[in-house]
Amino acid sequence: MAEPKTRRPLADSTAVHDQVYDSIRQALITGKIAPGVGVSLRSLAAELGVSPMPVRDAVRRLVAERALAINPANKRLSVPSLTAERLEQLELARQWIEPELAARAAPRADEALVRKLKVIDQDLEEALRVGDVDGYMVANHAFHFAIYERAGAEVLLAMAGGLWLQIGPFMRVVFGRVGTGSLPADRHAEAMDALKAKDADGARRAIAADLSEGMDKMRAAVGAGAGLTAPPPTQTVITIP
Amino acid sequence: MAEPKTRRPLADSTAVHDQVYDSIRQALITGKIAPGVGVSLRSLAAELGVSPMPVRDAVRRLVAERALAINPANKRLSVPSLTAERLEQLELARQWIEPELAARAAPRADEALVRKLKVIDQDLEEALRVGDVDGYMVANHAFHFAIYERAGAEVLLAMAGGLWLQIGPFMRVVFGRVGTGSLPADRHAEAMDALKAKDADGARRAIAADLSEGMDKMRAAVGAGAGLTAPPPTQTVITIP
DNA sequence: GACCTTGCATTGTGATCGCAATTACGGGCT
DNA sequence: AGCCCGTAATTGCGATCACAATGCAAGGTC
Repeated sequence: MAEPKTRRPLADSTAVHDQVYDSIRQALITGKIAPGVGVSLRSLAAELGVSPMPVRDAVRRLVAERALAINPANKRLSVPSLTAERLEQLELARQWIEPELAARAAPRADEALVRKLKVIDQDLEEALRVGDVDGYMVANHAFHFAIYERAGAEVLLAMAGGLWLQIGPFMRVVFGRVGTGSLPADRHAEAMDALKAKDADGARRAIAADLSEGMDKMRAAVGAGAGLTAPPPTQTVITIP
Repeated sequence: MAEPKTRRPLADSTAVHDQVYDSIRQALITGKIAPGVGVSLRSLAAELGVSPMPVRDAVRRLVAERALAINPANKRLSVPSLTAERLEQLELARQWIEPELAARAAPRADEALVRKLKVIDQDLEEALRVGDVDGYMVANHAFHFAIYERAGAEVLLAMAGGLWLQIGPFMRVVFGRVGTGSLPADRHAEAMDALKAKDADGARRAIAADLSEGMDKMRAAVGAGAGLTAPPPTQTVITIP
């Protein structure tokens, strides 16, 4: 691991710690790392073929974003466990911020955005049909944030990103359990219509309804006692592609 | 710098990068580092008498919390400039999350909390009287978060903390310009009364009003054209006590 | 005098090493 | 067999070094 022969020019290209960040972030959002399990810097580094240093950087970011937790006594880090309290607060925050972003995006929406959303939504429905959980979650994320980015609200956008990062493991639990087929994408169509008409209030309502439906399912799954509080084992190796 | 003779036992005591984080965080909140100016890892490290490594860790956290910005081209980091857009979004987020936290804290408030708040509020008024800007801002922060912590809402509390961190530089501009005497603490008394009565809605209104007044002043100061967009010089050394 | 070029200092990034502490595991004792 | 303790491995943290790239400034050219 970590072959020093080919020195990466870095500079303009993405830094290594950013790639590591994206890898772990993807693994978290798609649920490749189960909540409650412990991870180690060196194991992640070996997994990704880099030195522990950029992994430390990436982990710092993720801890600051509450996507990873660090045991204050052990100083060992793990994926935050899924609790009903966390879910409730994350839901509340999402229900406030994401409709707001959609409403702000509406007057700035153009045809290119709607076209882009339509393509994403087709991918989403395709993933739904074949039962591709990862594909569905990636497409869903892309759909929402294609809208949110259009709001031009940097601060709110960053907050929404942090929320999704924290709620990712919940999503995986839900869709890995209930299956993806039960979540219709009707609200996405509503949202696209509202955006096309530059109807801010309509976009707000559509996103709010979309979130409600998704969160209802999550709450049901969590309430039904999904594998939430896994005992924190150590010495666990996770494969990140 | 960095004398390796006395090896810090660290372990249970706070790690160095945490102390560095707190130092920079304090410097940002109290406005010791002006917005727009550039900072460097090595200068900060020399200032604090540590190696650049823990500074990197602390800076990563702060960048993730949007308290520091990093130029994507330069990769040089600086304090985010104060723009009206940022202020507007931060105000919106604060107006939503902080009254919510206050409302959640109300039913869980006890006499010890009210006593603690009273002490903090006395310090606050003392700072106001003598014109101690730093003391005022520290006390104000302590007052609000003594309440918010009582809400028992970890996720929302962390979001509020991030918001304050981002809005700190704005506060400094306001109070360094307008002076501290013009902001009465009446709303704090209202909030304490509501908490004593476990009146959730009263606490929500009191905090909302308190925020409104403070943000009004900030918006006025920013609109009046405070030194917002400072040109980003390099090679700047900041003294952090 | 203005503009370009060259040189040096500084910066962020990553790798490697050392250290203290915790954890895991195995052998020995009761 | 069950428990306990000692040893080895693993972990996070911090320092130092190396390197590519950028920044600034002095010196040279037209």
